[in-house]
Amino acid sequence: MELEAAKLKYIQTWGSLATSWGINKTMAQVHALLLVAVEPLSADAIMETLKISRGNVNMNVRALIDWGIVKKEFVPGERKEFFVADKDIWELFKQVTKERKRREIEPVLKVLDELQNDVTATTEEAQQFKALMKDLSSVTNTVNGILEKAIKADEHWFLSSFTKMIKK
Amino acid sequence: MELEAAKLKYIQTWGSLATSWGINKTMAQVHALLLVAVEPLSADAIMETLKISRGNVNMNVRALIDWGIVKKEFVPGERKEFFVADKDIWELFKQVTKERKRREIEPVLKVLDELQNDVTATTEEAQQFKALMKDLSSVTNTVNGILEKAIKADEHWFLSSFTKMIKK
DNA sequence: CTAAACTTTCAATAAATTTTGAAAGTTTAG
DNA sequence: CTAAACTTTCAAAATTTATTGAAAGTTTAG
Repeated sequence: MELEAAKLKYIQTWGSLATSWGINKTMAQVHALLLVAVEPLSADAIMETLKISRGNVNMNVRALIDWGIVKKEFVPGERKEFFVADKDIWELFKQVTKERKRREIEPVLKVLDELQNDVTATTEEAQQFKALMKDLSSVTNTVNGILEKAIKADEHWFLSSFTKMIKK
Repeated sequence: MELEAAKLKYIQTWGSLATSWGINKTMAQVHALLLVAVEPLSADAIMETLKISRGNVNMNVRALIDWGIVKKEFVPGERKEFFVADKDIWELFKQVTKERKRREIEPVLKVLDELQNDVTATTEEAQQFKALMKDLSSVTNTVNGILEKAIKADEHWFLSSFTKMIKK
């Protein structure tokens, strides 16, 4: 398979995976494109490759920057802005986990705890409900904890073959 | 807070969390409703509580059954079908993880491996691309493995306060 | 300062997804 | 068998989400 075809296929695949995880398809594609790019890309390059509008590029690139997984890069002699994605995939995973946790998990834990505390009734049914909220909260915390431990341990030395290679 | 109000708030919260994880809001709400219900619910009961159409109930209930997290239950003397959600939250998490893995992660791993193998060029750029695919594959596998281990270990005895309570 | 180069915004539009509801299908009681 | 009770299907409608593109905003070179 041609390298360029492979890159395109990767961009496509990543885009469709994204939608089933609640991430905008274009956002995932822009990220994938920056990931496989060997050099920083301008908004124009992204527009052209993905056949999307300037506004769309702008919005999705900012979202990626906001997620902490894409950076602006200054290219000497150019006025335009260029963008790069961090090539360290473990770092990417860590960042995405961290952000999703902050944006999506924590607010839910807060509600679950509130529900547990704010129900004052002591009927059997109320007890059951509170126990259920507690269980949901526990599982969420447990999973959270597992991922956190995985991230903090950071014993992923076996990884980053790509990073290692280009850092040589 | 009233128990009924708390239940409703939980159903709402779960519904909105779901959308940010790529799950249909109504599907999450139906599940949440079945989870907080003390007895099996009929399609009519779900329609009425969530103010949704019969067709919608039918579709979402089947989807939940398909995910393995809701079951049909036969109620003696009734012709209608009734539905229940398993109250064991750890079981729920396991089932959802298993299904998402099967439906979403595995197909992607397959593509990543194909891309690694099908690119025949040996230029520096091709090598980098293949290394990147390998890294993506590794991280995905690592995370997969972490969750799998967590699931299999099943040392979550500290959990299931609710399950324990109702099984007493 | 000012005009060109570039970025951002956002109302309008398009696309994707979800929901409805009525008709068709199925099952069961009698 | 047949009619009532119930479930399923799916095209059309509604809703939600994403995209466009042109106008407004900003920055910089000269």
